[in-house]
Amino acid sequence: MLELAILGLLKEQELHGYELKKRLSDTFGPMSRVSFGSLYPALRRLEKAGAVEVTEAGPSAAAVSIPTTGSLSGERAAYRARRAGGGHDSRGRKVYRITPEGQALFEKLLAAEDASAEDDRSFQLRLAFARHLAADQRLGLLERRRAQLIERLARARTAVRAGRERLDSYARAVAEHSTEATEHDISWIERLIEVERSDQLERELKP
Amino acid sequence: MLELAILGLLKEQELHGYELKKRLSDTFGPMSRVSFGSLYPALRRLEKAGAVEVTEAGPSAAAVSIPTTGSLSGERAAYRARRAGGGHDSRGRKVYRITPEGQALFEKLLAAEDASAEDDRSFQLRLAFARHLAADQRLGLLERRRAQLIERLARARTAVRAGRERLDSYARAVAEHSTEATEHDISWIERLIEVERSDQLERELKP
DNA sequence: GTAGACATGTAACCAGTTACATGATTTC
DNA sequence: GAAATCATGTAACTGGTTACATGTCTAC
Repeated sequence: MLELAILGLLKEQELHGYELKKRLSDTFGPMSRVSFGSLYPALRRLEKAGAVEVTEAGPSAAAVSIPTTGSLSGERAAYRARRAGGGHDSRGRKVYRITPEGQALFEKLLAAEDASAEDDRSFQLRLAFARHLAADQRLGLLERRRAQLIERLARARTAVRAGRERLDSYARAVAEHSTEATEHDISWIERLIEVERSDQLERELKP
Repeated sequence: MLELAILGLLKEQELHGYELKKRLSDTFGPMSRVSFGSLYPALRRLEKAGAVEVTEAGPSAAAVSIPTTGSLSGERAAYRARRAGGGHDSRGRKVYRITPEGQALFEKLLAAEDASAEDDRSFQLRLAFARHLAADQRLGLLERRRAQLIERLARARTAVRAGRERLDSYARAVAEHSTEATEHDISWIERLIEVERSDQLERELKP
């Protein structure tokens, strides 16, 4: 999960760990509170696996565009970085870049139809990266999600019905609210499916 | 979390592990997919800690009320169970009962104001057990939750605004949907707070 | 007598967490 | 030169998971 998020961000831009965490925190709901304690080990794992690499050859265009402050001294840091040897720039930063193997891994993680693994968080993350999927994979993702939510709804409704007498008002309120939330989610997914289908139709009509 | 759920259920009724899991699965959304692999070790931990105990002395009224099938042979099983020595009845079931220490632990876990630990799941679970809290603790729980959601909403909105250009339509859809879901949650919480306050007022007026 | 549900348990693993340690850079 | 922030990393732990092993009871 975390690795998918990392690869997805690095796909767009080279980044160092600290910055990566910031993006994760304030862009991705589901990943919004990853800690450094999981981020850095994840980066090492990915590096070991050959999915990402540290940009050695000094600052590329992308790397330069990350100066922490907008200050002029960013220039100086960039010069120093050019000299730096083993993966750390003068500030101790390690800027990561995705490799072709990483691209492949990203696609594999994103497409994995491991329905069991599809908890709420991982679904959100995958959908956020859905533009990297083929149209039919995207539809598949949405439809599997819909099926899952519909099943959840059915079970939740059974529970609400069964618990109408047995549960006190608090437990009932929780059960009812989560039923509603699921219904809401389903209708959202269905809107998205509609959009996908009409996009697909459009593509078919004017090739 | 799991232990809180277990204690909460045992508070109402003696149960054996398998049955406990069924209740968990179809009553509690957040705990709906705990596995036996976590349930049984949790029961052992609780037993070791003295929070629960196996009902040794043969079937009490509560234990008898759990026959798996409604069949008449439940009677026979009950007799056999009376003879069973070390905590297992003839079917191999171990029926657990909460102890006074367990009651205390339950209250501690339920009241824990460890705001950091208050992820969505644990909030739902605590609210479901809220009737075991004092009125002011209940209000505290709800208000902390509200504050948390409001903060989340603020960050989500910032993200949506910041990402309006940067994010593609899928990522944007995810961000917008989760913003909406958070708003929905907040208004739900606020209704619950309203109810709490008016209940409190009522209690003050006619003592 | 066998299929299927009931029932408990263990071992290996997983994806994260917290707390800690270290040090560079910037800003005042 | 002190404080704040940036930046990386490790160790111990947590709260679960899956897969496996084992056995009982019921219904047909």
